Amino acid sequence: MPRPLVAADFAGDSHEVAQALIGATLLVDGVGGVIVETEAYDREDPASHSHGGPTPRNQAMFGPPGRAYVYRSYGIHWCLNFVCREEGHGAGVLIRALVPTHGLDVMRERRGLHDERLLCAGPGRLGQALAITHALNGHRLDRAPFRVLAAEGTPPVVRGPRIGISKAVDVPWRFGLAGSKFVSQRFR
DNA sequence: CGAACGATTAGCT
DNA sequence: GCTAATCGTTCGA
Repeated sequence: MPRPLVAADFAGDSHEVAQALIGATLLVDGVGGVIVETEAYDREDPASHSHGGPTPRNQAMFGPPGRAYVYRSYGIHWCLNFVCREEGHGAGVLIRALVPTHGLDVMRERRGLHDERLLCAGPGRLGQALAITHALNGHRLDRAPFRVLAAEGTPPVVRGPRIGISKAVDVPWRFGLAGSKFVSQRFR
């Protein structure tokens, strides 16, 4: 039986948590799948929303670990992060892709397409498939509607530079499940 | 108060 | 590969 993750599982550095989350299962209202791609962000990281200190938007990043930080991307997409490290620090892990395993029909309807590979391949697509919205910002990850289950075993993890940022472009803080075809982009 | 800019994606060339 | 879509956040004047 997979173990539900609790706040203590998110107390580490964001890059450690990001790596440990590969292979974990994420469900929102029973819909979701296996995490295959994450990115780590930190207060000391120019690419992070938390870099400049707390603001109205990023306040959840400075809250307790083990909660959600949801932000709107490009005025269009909702993206989901898991807050980590300790309260007040401003670290988080962006959930970038899943293998869809639960609620395929619901996700197909929300996304308006049939191709399983593109249901949750990218933070915006994942947000749409799981119906992530601002209403979940700051919400605990060990309570409904969230369910996060630890990876079983030690899945093979690959890493590389993060995607879509203009600062700290070379830091290898993007993590993926080796060989997965459900990531948003191939790892080099 | 104005303006630039995204932790993106879909659709077209 | 290139770009429009779309709007809240952030920062400078």
